[in-house]
Amino acid sequence: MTTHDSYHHGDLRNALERAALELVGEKGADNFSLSEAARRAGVSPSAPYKHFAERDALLAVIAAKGHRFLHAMLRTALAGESDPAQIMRIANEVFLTFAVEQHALYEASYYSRIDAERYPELMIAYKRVTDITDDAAARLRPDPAEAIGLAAACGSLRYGFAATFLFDREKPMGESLVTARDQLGRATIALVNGY
Amino acid sequence: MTTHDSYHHGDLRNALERAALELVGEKGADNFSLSEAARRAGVSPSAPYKHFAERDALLAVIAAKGHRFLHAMLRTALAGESDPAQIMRIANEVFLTFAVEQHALYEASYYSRIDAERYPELMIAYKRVTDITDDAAARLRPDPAEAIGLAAACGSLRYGFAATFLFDREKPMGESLVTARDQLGRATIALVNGY
DNA sequence: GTCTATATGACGATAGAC
DNA sequence: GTCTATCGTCATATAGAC
Repeated sequence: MTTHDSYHHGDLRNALERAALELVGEKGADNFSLSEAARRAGVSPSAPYKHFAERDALLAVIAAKGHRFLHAMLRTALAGESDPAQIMRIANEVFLTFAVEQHALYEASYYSRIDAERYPELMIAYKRVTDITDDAAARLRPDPAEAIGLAAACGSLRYGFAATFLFDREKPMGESLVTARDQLGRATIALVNGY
Repeated sequence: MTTHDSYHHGDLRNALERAALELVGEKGADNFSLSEAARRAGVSPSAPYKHFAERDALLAVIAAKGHRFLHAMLRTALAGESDPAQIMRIANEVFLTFAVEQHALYEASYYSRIDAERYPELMIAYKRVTDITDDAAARLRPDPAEAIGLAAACGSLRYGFAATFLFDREKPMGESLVTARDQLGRATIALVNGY
């Protein structure tokens, strides 16, 4: 309400999350530090400890947010689609889009080496994402062992694609997200059909 | 020759490389520190600077070693094979085997975020590896654009498989390297055939 | 809810003695 | 070729004042 510094009256938690997200996007989840997040939020290094028990707790919040964001993207993109092969293709394409367009969230969700067991909300959010592709795989392959294998293969493919598109200096799939997306979709269909 | 401490007479370079490799295997390439490598080699934190200009220089040496090791594995496994689809399948399987059996080297080669441009030997060693699968893709797809796309897809698949097998706590492909290897081989063939 | 102050401990890198 | 000593920087986390 008043015009004095905003962060000092209940908004710090959000300010820290924003700063942390920015940081993770710039330097990677591994090189994220709570101190620098505090610095960017304009508070002292000890202030965050009123809101987060430890460094990893803040990271876990961001990571869970990422999984929920991806899940929402998936729900939207898959609305009305019932063919499991198409679901798998679209899900993989959405994954790549998420990785590129929400790069900071993606870093937090897929590259922070934190002990997920300690943060149940993180595991739950993650599971809601994987359930979608696991279900599609189960419908494509009645045999449970085969379903798991196919789901793992599709998961590996999208994960590898995202890593290659984002981090490979050779840029083997070019600079265009649209092109890379098509390539991933094509590869996913090839994998599902030939498996 | 004499029985006094060994490292102090020309062996430090090797001792540091061994210690660094061990460290990278335990804590990941990102959390590697030159100081701790020195500690493990039994010397002071400043001693390494006589052999390596900076932290990343040691890391680059290990990473290049990893690429050369993988290249040697590929040469052996591919000896006498001429069918490009089989070359791609075998190369992917060998990549996974390398990632698991030489985990420390793999970490250094594929997870150290160093500026590769600054270490030419690293780029050369890496290129010798990718040439093998790039050539196979070129023989599978005469059209250059398609060859690049297929090579990128196969590269993504093997990279994602290795990451999933090594780091995914869900262990979707089980604990057995042999099983995972077969799954990757199968997926690679499916990808090549259906592309 | 945020502050200052502090304990504790890394790290990268350099200078100069031996 | 390795040492000691040191600088500067950064981090996580706690205690207690305001």
